[in-house]
Amino acid sequence: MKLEEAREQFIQAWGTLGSSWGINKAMAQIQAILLIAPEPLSTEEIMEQLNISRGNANMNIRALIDWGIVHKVYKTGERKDFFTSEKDIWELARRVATERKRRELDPVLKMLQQVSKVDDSSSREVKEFKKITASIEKFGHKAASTLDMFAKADQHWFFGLFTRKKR
Amino acid sequence: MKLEEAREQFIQAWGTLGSSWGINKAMAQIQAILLIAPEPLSTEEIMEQLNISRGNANMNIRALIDWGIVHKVYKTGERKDFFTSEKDIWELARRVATERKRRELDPVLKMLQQVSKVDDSSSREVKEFKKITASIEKFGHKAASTLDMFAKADQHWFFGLFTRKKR
DNA sequence: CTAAACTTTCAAAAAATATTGAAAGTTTTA
DNA sequence: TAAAACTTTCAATATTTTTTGAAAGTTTAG
Repeated sequence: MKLEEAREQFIQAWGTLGSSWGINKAMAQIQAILLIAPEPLSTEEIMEQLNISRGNANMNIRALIDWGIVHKVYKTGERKDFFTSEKDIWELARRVATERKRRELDPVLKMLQQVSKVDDSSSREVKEFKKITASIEKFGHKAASTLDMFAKADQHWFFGLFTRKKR
Repeated sequence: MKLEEAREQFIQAWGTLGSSWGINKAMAQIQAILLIAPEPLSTEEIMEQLNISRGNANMNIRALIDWGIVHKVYKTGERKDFFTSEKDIWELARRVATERKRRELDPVLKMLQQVSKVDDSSSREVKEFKKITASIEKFGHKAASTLDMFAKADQHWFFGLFTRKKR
């Protein structure tokens, strides 16, 4: 297989994966090309490689920087900005997990906390509502601490947990 | 807080959470109302509670059934179909995790396997490509077995792993 | 069998999301 | 300081995704 073909497959698949996880396809694809680029790329190079406009490139690069997984690099003698991706996959996963927890899980936990104050009543509706939301809240907190653990953990320790014997 | 208000908050938040994870908002909201419903609901009841059309309700209910997290229930003496959600949150999470692994992670692992056959070369481009894709593949396999473990594990054992001391 | 009750499908419309490109803004060089 | 080099913004446009509703399909009761 030629590099060009492999690159294309990788970029496409990464974009599709991103899409199904609610991430803009262009954003995922920019990250893909930065991942496999041996050198930081300029906005022009990104635009050209993905056939996207300057505005699109700019906005999505910024979003990636906000996620903390792409960094601006200054090259001496060059005026334009260059960009590089975090290349350590473990670190990448940690950043994404931490960020998504903060943006998506935490607000839900806050909401569950809120709704637990629903007026007590003997109605089946209220009982069921409380029961379910409480169980989700409990699960959510466990998931949150697992993510916190993941964010701080050493890779080998973390994955090792699952391949060792019970007890 | 009144039940109506709490319900509304819960349904909205569940829909938003779904959206940010690439799941149709209506689909997530249908699941939300089924979760907190003490009894199975009919298509009519779902349409009314969420203000959505019959076609929309029908398609998204089917999608939820395909995910294995909503079930059709037959009520004796009733001609129409009723639906109920899996109420055990741990089981729900397992189903979703298993399904998403199958739909999203597995294809990426397959692609990575494919592109690892890229023609060898001493070019920096090929070297970097191989290095990164190999590291993603390695990580992906570890994530896959962790998910498989999660899918089979007992809840208390699984979460317990993270709260116990290292070593 | 047949008509009522109910479910499914899908083309068209609406809504949401992503993309463009050019103007405005900023920084650097000479 | 002027203008070239580069970046950012955002209204308009294009694309994708979701939703609708009515027609077609299916099942059940009588």
